[in-house]
Amino acid sequence: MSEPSARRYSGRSVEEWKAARRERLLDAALELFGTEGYPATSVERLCALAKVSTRHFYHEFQNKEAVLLAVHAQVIEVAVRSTGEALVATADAPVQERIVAAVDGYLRTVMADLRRARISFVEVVGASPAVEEQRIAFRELLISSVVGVGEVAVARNELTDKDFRFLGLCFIGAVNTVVYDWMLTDPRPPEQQVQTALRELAVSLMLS
Amino acid sequence: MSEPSARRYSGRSVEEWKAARRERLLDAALELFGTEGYPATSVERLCALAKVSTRHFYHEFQNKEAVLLAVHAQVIEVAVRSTGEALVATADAPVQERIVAAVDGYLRTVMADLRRARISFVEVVGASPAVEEQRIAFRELLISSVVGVGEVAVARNELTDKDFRFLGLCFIGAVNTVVYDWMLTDPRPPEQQVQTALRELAVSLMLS
DNA sequence: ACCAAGTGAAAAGCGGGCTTTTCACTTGGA
DNA sequence: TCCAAGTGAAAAGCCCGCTTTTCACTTGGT
Repeated sequence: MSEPSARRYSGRSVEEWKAARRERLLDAALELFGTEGYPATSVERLCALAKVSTRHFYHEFQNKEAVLLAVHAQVIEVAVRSTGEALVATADAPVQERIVAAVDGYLRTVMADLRRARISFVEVVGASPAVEEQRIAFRELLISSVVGVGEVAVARNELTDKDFRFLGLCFIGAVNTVVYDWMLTDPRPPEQQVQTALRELAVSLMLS
Repeated sequence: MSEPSARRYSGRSVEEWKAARRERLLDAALELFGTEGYPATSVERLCALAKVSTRHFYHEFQNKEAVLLAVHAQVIEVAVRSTGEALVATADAPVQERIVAAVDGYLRTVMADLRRARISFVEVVGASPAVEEQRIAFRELLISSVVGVGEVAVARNELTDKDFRFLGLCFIGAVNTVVYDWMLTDPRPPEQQVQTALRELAVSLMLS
């Protein structure tokens, strides 16, 4: 059995070098995919911005698509966490309050960084089967949250039963379109305005 | 001044040959862009399916992007016509009836051919600046219809004033997402079900 | 001092798609 | 009959991006 080499290069272990390169690549990908777009970004530019050689790039990722998947996964992760926390924190609150908390949590993370929004709403759409799969899976996760909130509220007699999956789908579509439209508007209105409008939309959809 | 040559080849004039090639190319583009996707379709395959030589392809279109723009314009045209007609036909009817007519008109055209739906909702998203511009312009046209219907109804005291532009944006986003989701569902539910649900959504959004 | 492992930079291979050009053939007016 | 214009098929040029490999250098354990 060979010991893991404890050798260090310029003070960092091999694993630390690897991790640092990976992080720089993900940062660069967020920047380039999020501003110029996935197809418009070449591996070469990605590596140049990340200060990583193409050799190391292919040690770290199987190909360019894998980077998009990884960046998208990062974006998703933040969103899932913030909405999940909002729902847990309001588990015993009235529906309306839970909806507002969840929508606010989601919108804050996605609107805080326009690059994330662009990746979520534009770049991953139809990019490739694998990316599409991840995008749909994430959407389904969000929808299941909506359904969950709805069913709990129905059980509590807070609202009548409906097709919550459909409503979730509609709301997600509305969010995508509205937020992307907001991004492109010049001058960009205050984000709070968009958040308020979408919050009210969510409430009125659920209470219909 | 030179006369336009009246020469005919195999019974067709030069212009007829040109027009026929163009139409075959647009048909092939609808098929390939609508099933395999725009990036996945090469000019070569396009020409092969259309039975047009690449030489003639570049006589007819400046490049591949121009074909996407043209196909998208065709798709748009049908949608604009059917919704416009629905609104004109119901100009004096109560709002709710106008909304239902417009939504039905739009959905029928877009859901009748899955290839059109895919091009409208997936392929043109972020494809290129020119395509994006055309897509946004069309969306703005639809939104102005929504705003128009809303303002007329307000003037008639049928409903209270609201941010109809925002509601239109939300509804379009919902339609995109719901219809694309319906497309991917297997087995695909009856389209009437989707149409009914979206119709009711439109009404409840406008009347809120 | 040695050298295995690691490093960044650069170059070369490779394929594929877009676009232009060439080719041989057909058409039908002059 | 001649030939300008048009036709489809094929090929070649071209570029660019993805991916792999080579290169010379550095690091630090032995």
